[in-house]
Amino acid sequence: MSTPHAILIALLEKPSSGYDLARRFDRAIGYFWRATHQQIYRELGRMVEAGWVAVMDGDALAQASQEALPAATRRKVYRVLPVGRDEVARWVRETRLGVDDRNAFLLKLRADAAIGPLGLGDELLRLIDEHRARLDTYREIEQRDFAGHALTNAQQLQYAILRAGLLQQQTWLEWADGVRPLLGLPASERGVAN
Amino acid sequence: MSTPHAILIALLEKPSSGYDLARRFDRAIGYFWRATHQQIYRELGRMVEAGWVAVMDGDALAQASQEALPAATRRKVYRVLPVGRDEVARWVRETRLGVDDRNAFLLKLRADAAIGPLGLGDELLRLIDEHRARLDTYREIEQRDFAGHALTNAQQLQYAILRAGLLQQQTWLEWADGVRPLLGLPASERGVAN
DNA sequence: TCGAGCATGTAAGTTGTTACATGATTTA
DNA sequence: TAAATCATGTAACAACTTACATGCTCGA
Repeated sequence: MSTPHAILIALLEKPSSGYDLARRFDRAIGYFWRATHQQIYRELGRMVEAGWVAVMDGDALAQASQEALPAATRRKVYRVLPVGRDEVARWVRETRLGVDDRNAFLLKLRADAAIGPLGLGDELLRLIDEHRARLDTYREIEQRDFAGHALTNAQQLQYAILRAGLLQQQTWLEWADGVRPLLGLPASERGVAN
Repeated sequence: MSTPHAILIALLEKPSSGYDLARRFDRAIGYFWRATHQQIYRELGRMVEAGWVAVMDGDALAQASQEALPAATRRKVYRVLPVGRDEVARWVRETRLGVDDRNAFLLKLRADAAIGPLGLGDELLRLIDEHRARLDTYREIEQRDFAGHALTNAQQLQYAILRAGLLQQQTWLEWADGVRPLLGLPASERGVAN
């Protein structure tokens, strides 16, 4: 639905190649919006046609930067044109978001309630590990980027985005702790505090 | 991805017509899994072909129940066959879930940080209302279905599903409260406690 | 020189969305 | 009898997923 806009926003923050974008969507951006390289290349193609972004290939890049680059490669760097920037502003203004939260694990719990027990304990433990790992990552980013100095307005917004992730993981882990006994697992050592 | 299984689970809980399912997905089930009537009818058709569910039309229903029904209508009631039940169990066992959380509002915040301000205050207020309304709904369900009496194992699982929703809404509202000043909104009266 | 990672794409199939379409039943 | 709601579908398109496919570059 909003994948092209997710890509535009990523490019506004920093012009990138399709490959770079794919990696960025595997990291920071991917924490709240996922996109595969196939989606990315397809959308980049469409957005070039639509005139939202422009592409600079290896030769153009070599010309643009004074220094001679290490031979023109196939690498294409995309940047957002004014029309694309306007499109982002339009999308932000005009799209009415709803409360949207698909959760397949809750679906599984519901199946367990209906025809269980189905042995969901292992998966709960695996998900706890994953959420804990992500929480740790968020905390590292917090320390690295937002600790101990004054923040600009844009940085405060970025911090708010990170806090959304932090809170979400913490809340999920607390909740999961209460689910453990319902799936036949022992209670965790000293609460979730970790 | 898991829409057919969401439908199977709903049918396991209670055999229903396509229309009934659509309404159930607009209410309780829809709080963590959405499906439109078009998806539902398509999947029901596929699952009948696959032998996962069976359909009883008006005539068959009239025969099955002793009492004479108010004339055979077009209404078709679907129920899960043993094969479908096995398929649910298989899906629960074999599907490895990940941490999945697309959040278009965070995307918008990121756009605001990059090229803002884009006037996101109104949308934040609207979302706060929506989340608050949903929180109220959850609390009503909690009082109605889970208050003041012992719960069976299945009920405890259903309560855990509800608690996931409750916590999610509360956490989101707390977070949103901290975002208000960043979007030029006044702080809320006495915190989020409501 | 070989393997890992860089870099860009196509193809096919499944899901999800939006719009269109029809007719029956119930209630005011 | 008209409107609202019940009830079931089709069609077209857009988005997403999975698998396939190719070739370059850089460091060990």
